[in-house]
Amino acid sequence: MATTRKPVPTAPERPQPDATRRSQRSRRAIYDAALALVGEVGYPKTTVEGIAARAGVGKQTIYRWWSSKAEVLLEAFLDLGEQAARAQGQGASYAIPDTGDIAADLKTVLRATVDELYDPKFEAPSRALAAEGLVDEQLGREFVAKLLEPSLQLYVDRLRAAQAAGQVRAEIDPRIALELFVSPLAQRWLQHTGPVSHAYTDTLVDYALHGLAPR
Amino acid sequence: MATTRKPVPTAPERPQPDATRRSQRSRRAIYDAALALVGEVGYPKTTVEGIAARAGVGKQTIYRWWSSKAEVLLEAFLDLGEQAARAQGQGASYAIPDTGDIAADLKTVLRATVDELYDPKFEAPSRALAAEGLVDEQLGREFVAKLLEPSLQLYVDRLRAAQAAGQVRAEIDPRIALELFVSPLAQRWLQHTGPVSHAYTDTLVDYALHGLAPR
Amino acid sequence: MATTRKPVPTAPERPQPDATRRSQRSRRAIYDAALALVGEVGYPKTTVEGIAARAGVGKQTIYRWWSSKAEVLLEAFLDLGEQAARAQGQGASYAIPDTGDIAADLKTVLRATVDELYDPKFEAPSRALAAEGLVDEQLGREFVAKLLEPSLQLYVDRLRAAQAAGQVRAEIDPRIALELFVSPLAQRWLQHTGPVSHAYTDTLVDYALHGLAPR
Amino acid sequence: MATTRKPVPTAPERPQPDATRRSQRSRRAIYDAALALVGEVGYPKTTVEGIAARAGVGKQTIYRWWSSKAEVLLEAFLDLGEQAARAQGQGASYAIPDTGDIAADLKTVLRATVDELYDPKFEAPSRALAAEGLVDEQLGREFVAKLLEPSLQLYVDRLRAAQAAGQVRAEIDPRIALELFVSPLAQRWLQHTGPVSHAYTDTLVDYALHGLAPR
DNA sequence: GTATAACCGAGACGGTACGTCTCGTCTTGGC
DNA sequence: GCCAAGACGAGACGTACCGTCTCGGTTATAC
Repeated sequence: MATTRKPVPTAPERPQPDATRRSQRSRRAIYDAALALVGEVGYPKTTVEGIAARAGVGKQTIYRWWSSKAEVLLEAFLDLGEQAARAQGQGASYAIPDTGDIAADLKTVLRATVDELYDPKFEAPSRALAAEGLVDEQLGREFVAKLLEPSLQLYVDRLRAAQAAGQVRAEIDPRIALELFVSPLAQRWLQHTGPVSHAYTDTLVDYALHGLAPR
Repeated sequence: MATTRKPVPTAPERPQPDATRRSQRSRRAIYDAALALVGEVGYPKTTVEGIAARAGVGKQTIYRWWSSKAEVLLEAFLDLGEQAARAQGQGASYAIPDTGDIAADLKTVLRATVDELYDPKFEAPSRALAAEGLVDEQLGREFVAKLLEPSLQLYVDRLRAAQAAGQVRAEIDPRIALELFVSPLAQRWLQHTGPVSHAYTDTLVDYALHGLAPR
Repeated sequence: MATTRKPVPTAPERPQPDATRRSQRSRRAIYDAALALVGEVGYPKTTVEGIAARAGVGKQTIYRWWSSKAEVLLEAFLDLGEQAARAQGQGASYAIPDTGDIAADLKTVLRATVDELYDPKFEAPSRALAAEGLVDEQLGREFVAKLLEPSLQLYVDRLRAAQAAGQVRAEIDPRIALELFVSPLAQRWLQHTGPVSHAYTDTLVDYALHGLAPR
Repeated sequence: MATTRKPVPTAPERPQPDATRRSQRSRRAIYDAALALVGEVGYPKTTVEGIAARAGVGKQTIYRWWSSKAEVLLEAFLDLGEQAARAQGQGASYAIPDTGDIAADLKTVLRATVDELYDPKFEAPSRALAAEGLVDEQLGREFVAKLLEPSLQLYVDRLRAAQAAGQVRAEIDPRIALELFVSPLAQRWLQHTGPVSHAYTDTLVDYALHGLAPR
């Protein structure tokens, strides 16, 4: 959620044409244009035609390499994440800290996530991709596999470490457990079902770790 | 989530024209056409023109009373819920049971919710509305206020009863607590981030009630 | 050739849509734009899109009523002819004179035809239509039927009168005879196979009437 | 009209590149592809890309040696004529016979011309070239100079012989005279303004030689 | 015998126009 | 004045070609 990791090997998705001859200049211009337009006019008013015009590129150059504006945006967004990761230092950039205190570590990373969710560079594209993914299952699965799951895996890892340290019960399934605090945050942000604050995510962590029932 | 309640008083949203002369016949035909088309061809390929044609109605009759296909679908879906509720008996239809055992009651209602989520009559429209709501904030708020919040309020009520019965700690905020099991389910369903089963929701309830940390 | 006659009854060619609701304003604007563009940039660079833009009209309004730019231009040109005819007085406007001297009358009308062929308002569109008609047989037949044949019929009539007056042999087929002077003129003009002058058309009439062989 | 003569010296039209290194294999393949495509799908649907693909040739190889598909087709058609001429024997192949009877000789050659006009190998390309020439004046002049005039010159020669023999009046201009029978045929064929038969061309010759007026 | 220049096949590229589709507005005639 | 019908201006869709521009590869002289 708060992460995108290393140089994901740039999957060769739509490779009918000769990818070695591909213009990297155009590819970057298209990414930039797509992200800029989604930020400026919103996803629905962003058109393939508009992206092409803004990028100074023929429409066919877009259709040659992608099948829809959603695919373009997804790749542009992935690329943005990779760039950000690379800019920030080694690949380990966004990993969840392990200070030995699982509660504190989760609170830290969730607070960072909240901040990122409202970073204007990220908000519009990720909302748009999430929305498109709900209705276009193929895209949705791609979105989940490439963006969501890698981030969630970090929580799985951190929770396993906590289990090893005796801070989380051994019989807990970490893949489900992480949803107790990640999903509520995701829903509030996506659907505006409630305010999203650091206090809120702290509470989520507390509730999730210690449960609702009296001890 | 698993509920839609009473005869929501048919909000008079777009009141320029004279509502008293409105053709109920056309209104119903539009609802039916919208739901049918979303089910058959999917939301993106459902068009206002298509709805009008299928309903045997002029396009203006749609634009006179609604501002977008999303609004039409939202109202059609609300109406569908009302009909279902009315068909099923009294208004209390979908309320959460209170057998005195909060864990059992939550498991029961979440299992029912899972079944409903995959009811073909409901899935396509509610996915579509959720998706549209992510990107169109105004619609999103309407969607949440009219469909989501009423359902969530039932959980709030049930959790408060559990607090009164000493099954949930008193200092817990029920509005946040309910998200521990509702949001993960919502996310798995919406984003296909994992399998959705009765076993899964049972686990969510157990984790949420008793926490992840050892006691 | 030198003529376009009366209010040809405006054939209802492509009548799927409801012609009674048709916007006359748009129709006229399209005619004007088509003729202007063909005159200004030439037929090949005239595009449906350009006509629509110039006419302040949606492209669909063109495609609703015509099947190609050639059809638009043909109708626009026919309309231009009708207007010209109407402006000039009664319907009899362009008929071939009958002074009793067939040679003089033909020379008169062919000289007028030459002048018209090089009238800039007429030249570009009629060249373009003729060219398109060579290759698109359907259009070609329409072009001939609506523009060419009505004009040629005037020659037939005049030649028959000449036969009655004993100035042309009775066994001559007027439909073929007229081609002796009309076709050479048409070919020179269309294909630039030679200079087109009043002297030239006078010569054609003389040759055609008296033949090449010695008497 | 019914003729194409000798090894027209392969005009060095577009001589930027080094013609000595030119691939004759490609040139022939391009000719073949162009003629085949025009025959199969018609001139407007014949594209440079299509010709290149069919010829197994890069597009640049076409653009290197020609400036338009019309130029390609013109050259291909000229080449076809040369080949036909060469196949048929000496260069004199299509010359107009001189039996001493000008009427008979003209009838003979016009009948042959009619047959050739409807030879499927020739019809599509020559129509297309004629059409393109109407609108593209530069091409039109090339078409006339390379294809039409050489044929017409044969008529001039034959008519001069007839004048010497006293079968045609001395003061007749042969270049105009030949149009009396050639142009009507051309127009009927090109514009479908009437049936084209041997009887028709015979009639043309009779009318042209002896005139329409009584003797 | 190698260098070096060119044509060549291939096809990506920035563009333009195509003909279709849908939008949201407007207009007409019937009830 | 609502309604069915649907024409209208607008403009994006995805496709097809345009003519230009690399990119190896293959000749084919010129050193």
